[in-house]
Amino acid sequence: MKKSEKNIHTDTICAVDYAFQRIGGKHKGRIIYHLREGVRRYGELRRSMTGITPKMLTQVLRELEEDGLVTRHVYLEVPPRVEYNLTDTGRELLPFITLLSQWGRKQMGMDPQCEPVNAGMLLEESV
Amino acid sequence: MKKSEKNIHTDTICAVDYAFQRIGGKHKGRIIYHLREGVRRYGELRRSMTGITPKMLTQVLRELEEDGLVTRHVYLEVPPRVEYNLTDTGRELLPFITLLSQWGRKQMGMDPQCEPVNAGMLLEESV
DNA sequence: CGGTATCCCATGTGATACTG
DNA sequence: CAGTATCACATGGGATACCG
Repeated sequence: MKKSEKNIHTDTICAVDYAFQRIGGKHKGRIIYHLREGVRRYGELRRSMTGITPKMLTQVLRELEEDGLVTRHVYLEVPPRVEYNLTDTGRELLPFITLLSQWGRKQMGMDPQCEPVNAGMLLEESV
Repeated sequence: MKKSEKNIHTDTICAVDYAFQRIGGKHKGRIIYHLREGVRRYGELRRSMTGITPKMLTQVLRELEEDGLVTRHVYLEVPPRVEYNLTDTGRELLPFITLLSQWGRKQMGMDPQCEPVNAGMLLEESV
């Protein structure tokens, strides 16, 4: 029950609270969402996500990796290639991210019906 | 496209990002969750939520109210009574909070089957 | 009972420039 | 290509005390 631990979510009691500690923060949800269809390279993520600096992108990806939600695969090639993907645990979050996304889209006055998972046109641009 | 606006989520493009701006933060999800069964008084919330100061509780409740997710009803009595509840929009978030809660409980090694909505024993204490 | 006021610190996030 | 390094700052959040 020591409170003075790091910020690692050990002694949390509430499941909602606990979950928010793992997917909270400004970018985590969005990154998970962008990995919904599978493997993405670092540069792909960077290009598809507006408003995030390389530093933050790297930092958050490392946090997600350390937290067991995302995998990082480095290919020893030139030029370097690094691929990110969701772990099974991370993937379990997709239904909920999808719900959230639909809610958000509805609130924004967009069409909530357009399914995030296989919809392309709108999503590639603005999500 | 002005970036220098307040922290009001006007110019967001990503629905996930947008949604996180409305339910992000350390306590918002938990508060919404605690209002899942309906009206709660300020003191009830305060007592049932560990690890949150009155200042933060008030502050977050006001944010949620301003944001149209929670209603605040003041009764002009002595002693004073203030009741909080979810708006329809706020209530639409419950399925997603529930999913999140189940995921969290599973991750914590607890029984994810215990349904948050009508389960009593475990929840009253530890959620 | 249901809050406010004040002060303060940690951390999260950003801008910019540079590298193996 | 896929990051790091460094600096700087805003804001989120906590402790404590007090109020109508």
